[in-house]
Amino acid sequence: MLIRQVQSVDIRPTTTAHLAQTMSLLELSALELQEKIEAELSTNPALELIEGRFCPTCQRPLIDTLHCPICSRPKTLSNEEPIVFISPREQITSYASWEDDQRISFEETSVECEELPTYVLRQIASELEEADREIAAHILTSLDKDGLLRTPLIEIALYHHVPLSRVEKVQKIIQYADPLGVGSSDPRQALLVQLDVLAQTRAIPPLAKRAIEEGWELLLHHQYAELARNLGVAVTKIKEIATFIGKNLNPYPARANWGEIHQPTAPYREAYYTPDILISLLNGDENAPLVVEIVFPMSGKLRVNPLFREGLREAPAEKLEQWQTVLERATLLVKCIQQRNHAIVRLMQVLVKRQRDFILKGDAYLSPLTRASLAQELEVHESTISRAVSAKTVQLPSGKIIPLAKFFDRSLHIRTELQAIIANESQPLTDMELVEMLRARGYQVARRTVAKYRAMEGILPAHVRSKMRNQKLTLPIV
DNA sequence: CTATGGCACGGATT
DNA sequence: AATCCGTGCCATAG
Repeated sequence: MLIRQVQSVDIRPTTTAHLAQTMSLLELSALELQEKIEAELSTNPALELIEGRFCPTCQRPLIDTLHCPICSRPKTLSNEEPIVFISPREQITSYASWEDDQRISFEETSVECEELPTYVLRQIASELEEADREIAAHILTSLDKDGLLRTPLIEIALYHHVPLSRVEKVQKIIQYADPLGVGSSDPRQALLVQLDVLAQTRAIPPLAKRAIEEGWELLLHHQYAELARNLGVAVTKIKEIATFIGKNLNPYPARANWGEIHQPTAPYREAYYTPDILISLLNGDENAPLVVEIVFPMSGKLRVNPLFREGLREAPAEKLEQWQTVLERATLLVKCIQQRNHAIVRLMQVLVKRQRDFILKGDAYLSPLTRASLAQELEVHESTISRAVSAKTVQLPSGKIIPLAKFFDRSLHIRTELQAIIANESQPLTDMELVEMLRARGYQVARRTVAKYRAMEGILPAHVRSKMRNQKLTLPIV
């Protein structure tokens, strides 16, 4: 029988309400936490936000400590030992929620975003007739921050006294400029444009287009079974399509790209997402310890207002009970936030240490790790890890933003190996041959599994690949 | 006959 | 308890 150990630094487990709230805070992303705290601050008079401290040496905002963990790190710190700490930032303002597991927060940098219209206009200027420029300009300046056009086309047509078809024509030209899909009237249109362009350079799931066209609503709500029935295909097919879309397409053209498809870097793309956790290398040195900043969405320090506590003594009898509950609520929130932070710090400490190679060198070096094993090591419940990991994103030293859950991907390293093999194959290898290749490299998987991995990565079966190859060879001649 | 995809089962994971 | 994942078996397309 195991005795639940109370961590030395930790706050004693108290009421069930306390535990429940810590749990619910744990699964919030930085942005959701910000919303929560802001809501609480504006309704609860016992809470206050006081000015935070700054590190005397590097001016980094601090929470609770006197010196920042980077400046005060021990000289003897080994390279493997990461520096993990809470990093207050308050600039987070809005967020995107496309796929549930790809939730990200967005730091608004208006200067760079304003460049989008001119950036696009420059690209398409040559394709436009003189008279259409005004329309294009109208569309481009009406874009919202996602790069979508929320103004009805008809409105623009009326304004310029031109037929609707002409506005549509201009919109089409804009949509095919970089970033692909910009100026679409809704995310769905944007996806279709991207799909169309993508189809010219690589293989795409055959039903993807129909799925988006006919099953948009269902797709959004993850009702894959229903969609599968409507299209008359297997549910797994639909799921493949859904992951393909989530991975390769971007319903909000103006937002930075996910995944591997990187269009030429445009100036406005430098606008970046603020993830929940930032990982960087100390001084950019390959061999230095990793610096892990856990974003906390407030720059100051949140605490219970001491004046409120004092005022409670002179509270009128009829208000006393109400004020007390308000105070309790505030104390609870502060405590829970501390616990949340503490839990995430502990989690990242271990996680980053384990996956250092993955963080620095990429997908192929991800070592398979389960939430359960980590939970055991940290002596917390598995669900605690699950909650902490879900709905959070990490920015790697490379600048890529990935879901934290990717750290627990069981087959990623094999899939990247598979991609490498196929990329270097001299002739299309069958699944069975791929199994052999993988086994030679130390990965033992069944033939059927290779097929699944291929599908996951959007790689077509061998016989189709050979056809594609022939086409490519004959194309220039034709 | 061979290479793949579909379905379903069981064990692991969440 | 629900979901995900790797696999085996079988049907089917080429």
